[in-house]
Amino acid sequence: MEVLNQSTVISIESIRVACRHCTLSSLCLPMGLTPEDVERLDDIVKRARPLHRGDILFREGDRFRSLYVVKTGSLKTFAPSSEGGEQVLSFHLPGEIMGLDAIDKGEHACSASALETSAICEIPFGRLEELTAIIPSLQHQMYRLLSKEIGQDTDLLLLLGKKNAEERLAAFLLSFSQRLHKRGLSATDFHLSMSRHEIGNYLGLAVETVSRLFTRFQDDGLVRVERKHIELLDLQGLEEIVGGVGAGRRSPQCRQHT
Amino acid sequence: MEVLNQSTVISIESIRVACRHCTLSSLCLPMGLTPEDVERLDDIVKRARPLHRGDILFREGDRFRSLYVVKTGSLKTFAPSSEGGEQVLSFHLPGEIMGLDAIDKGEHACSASALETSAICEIPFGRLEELTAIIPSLQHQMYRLLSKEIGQDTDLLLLLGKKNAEERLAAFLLSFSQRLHKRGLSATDFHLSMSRHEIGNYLGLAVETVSRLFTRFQDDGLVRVERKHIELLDLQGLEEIVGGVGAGRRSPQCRQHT
DNA sequence: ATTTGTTTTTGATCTAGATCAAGTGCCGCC
DNA sequence: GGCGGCACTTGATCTAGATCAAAAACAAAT
Repeated sequence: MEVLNQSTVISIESIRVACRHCTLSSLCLPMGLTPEDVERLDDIVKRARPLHRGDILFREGDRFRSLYVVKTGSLKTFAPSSEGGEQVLSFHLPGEIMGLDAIDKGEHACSASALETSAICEIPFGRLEELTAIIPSLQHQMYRLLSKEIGQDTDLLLLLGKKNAEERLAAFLLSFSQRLHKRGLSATDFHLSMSRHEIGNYLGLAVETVSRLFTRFQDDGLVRVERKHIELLDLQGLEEIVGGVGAGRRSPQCRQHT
Repeated sequence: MEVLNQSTVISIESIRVACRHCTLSSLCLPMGLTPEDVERLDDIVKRARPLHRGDILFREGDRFRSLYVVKTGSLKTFAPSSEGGEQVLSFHLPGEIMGLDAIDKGEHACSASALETSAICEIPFGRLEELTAIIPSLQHQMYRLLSKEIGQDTDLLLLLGKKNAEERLAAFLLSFSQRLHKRGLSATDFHLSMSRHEIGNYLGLAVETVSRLFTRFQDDGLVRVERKHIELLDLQGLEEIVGGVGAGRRSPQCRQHT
């Protein structure tokens, strides 16, 4: 079985635990709510939905009813691209919300599947909307969340539009590192729950390129890679790569349409 | 002077016109509101802000105060990428809202500049939030708008991650065509207010590639191009290109990391 | 332990599209 | 109305990264 990021044991207790005791509340919807309001939010949240690797949370085309928050584990969302291929759109870590893109059309525009054993909170959107109408700070929180999602997409857009393979992978690793760190986990030593193939797909690169880059980063002393276990040895070095400034390494190349 | 898409004359009258008389109301925030609610929305909207080509509506880093809706004309948003370059993030046509990505951080994450003479409606976000709390259908509309923006970003992500140059430009032209059509303009005969350079930047292609593709599309009888004036001659042909299926043309190529 | 299938790595080639280099045409401007 | 500059086009070359091919490392099942 898989070594989970958080805890291999998902007890009944931890599933029953309410929003106000959730270690993720500072990243999630309850952020900034009064204890009473958290209680109200808690009332509409459905818990206990353990998924296993490969399980589908929702499918493209499914009627949209709920938003989902990752409690433990991780998931990916993906949409079919032309010719049967699929594009990985995002990876979701604990505290992150899925399904926001479905509000508009009333049906899910992408599918979500678990990358490892994962626990999910389900939030019926209709109920949430009623709640946001009477809890201004929750409404504000929702707007922020939606807006944040747009910002993240923008970042990825910039990545795919303007950065080369090296910069993309470095950015990916750093982003992962930061997100884990916010969740109280190590920023420099972690487990990638997705395959090289999924990373490549997400970054718009071929599997082989991803693999070669991992090797190169390791040779350069930037990371230590052992299958899915990653250790970031030189955060600054990675940041320099992302910055586009080759800094320590080559430079007269890789400019793109200015 | 430029030939505008809508009207070269922006009279005082047209600026004073309220949301309820606006031809764009079906695309904009008032969608689905009662006349009374439209009135209330109208009260908080500031109008009369004619911009000219190159004028900046807001800058990256500016404190976020308002959302902006294009009334006439068009704008682009862009963010600086590493090494001084900039990435064009989106083009905005009448009825489209700008600034949604700034809600989260409280400051604009990108800049917006006018591609031609344009009129803008400004909607102070604080006031709007108050209003959405008491008008459920407006709240819902806001959620939908934010969600839609996420969906659009996703589409562009798919474009940049999975499609080749030909597919990208075809998708761009068709998307433009559809958006203009929704606004009551011709779907097959229009004026591109942005430069080849900006198109290339948006699509992640070099100017030269864009130019060559226009030429090729024209040679293939798909479009007629005369500087910024575009005529789509074969919508289906363009759709086939986007679909990834070369259909009428070549085929054993262009697969990417499945 | 052996088999079977999957994921990852490594090497060799190929190509779409970037980059470099010249025009060419358009438009505003004094 | 001729000059200067910028947007666009066209052609020639170069290269990052895809694709092809194959071996190596694992993992799950028998």
